[in-house]
Amino acid sequence: MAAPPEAVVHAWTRLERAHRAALAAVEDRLKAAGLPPLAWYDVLLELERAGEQGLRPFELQKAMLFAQYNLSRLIDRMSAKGYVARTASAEDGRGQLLTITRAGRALRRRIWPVYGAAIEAAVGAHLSPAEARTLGDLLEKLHPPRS
Amino acid sequence: MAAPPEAVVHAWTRLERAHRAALAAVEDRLKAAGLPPLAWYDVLLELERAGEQGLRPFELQKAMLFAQYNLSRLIDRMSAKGYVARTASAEDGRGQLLTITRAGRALRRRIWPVYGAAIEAAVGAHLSPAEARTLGDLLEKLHPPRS
DNA sequence: ACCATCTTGATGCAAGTGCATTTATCTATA
DNA sequence: TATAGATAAATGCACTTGCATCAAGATGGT
Repeated sequence: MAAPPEAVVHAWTRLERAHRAALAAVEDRLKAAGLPPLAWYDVLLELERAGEQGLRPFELQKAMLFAQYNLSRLIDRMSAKGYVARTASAEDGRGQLLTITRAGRALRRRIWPVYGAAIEAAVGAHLSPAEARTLGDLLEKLHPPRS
Repeated sequence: MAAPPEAVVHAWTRLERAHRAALAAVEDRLKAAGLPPLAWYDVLLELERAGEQGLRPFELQKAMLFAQYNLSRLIDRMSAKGYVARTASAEDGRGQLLTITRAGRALRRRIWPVYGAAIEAAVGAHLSPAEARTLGDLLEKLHPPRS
């Protein structure tokens, strides 16, 4: 049933490998710098972009493609450290609003130099600018923003 | 320090998303079919390719980019189920040789149709043949086979 | 208003992962 | 041939993830 063409299998296996290698390299650098895991950065970035009004957990969940229970506990940890604030949602009695704190913004700024350098080393260093652009565009087709 | 160009950051974030989405979709299908996780397939495939003489755990580790302790325990589980055989290495008193069993080969054959269809759905369906080829080649540059 | 159904978010428990360390064996150099 | 150092693999313990389920609040039809 639907045995995929060889080029597709090749793309998939390379996607796995490239991602695994790059992610491990990035996480290693963060750890070496005494910084929290990547997921923390993603949360901080999304919340910072959301600004004053914050984000509902389920929105963050969709933005990050994170499992509900994982996000719930990630937010536990991050708010315990004071990087994220949970407040009850005004419109929805079930829900909450997550906002980034001052400490959260500071943490994100502290992570970025290390993270950015790691991205450059793991991705940028291997590709020409045109290749990087093409790669990004092709990957975007695999999971289009608004689908 | 070394803030990467925008195209590089874009490629990285898309790599993360595309991989996360595709992987989740593939794992979901395996689970729905009552099959073990993807990593099992990778082990079975590598061992089947290695043939009679098998593979040393550390070789498998490099092939799969899997952490040593994780592989050690993954092999525990797989050999407990009879899909992989562990035997002491003849040349190296510390080491072992892993080989796939008949049941292991059967499992791999049983997984492939589901896995192949999932790859097609997650990757093939979104790309032309030429795009798939280009994507695979670009990803290969991120983690060249023999580096 | 009522009830069935859906959505949001949390949580108990089992399974997997990461970290540090350990044991055993191999290798190289003096 | 000793012996210091490297490599192969396992393991105890803490943390994270996955799974299933739950409780509380929203929603829509009657």
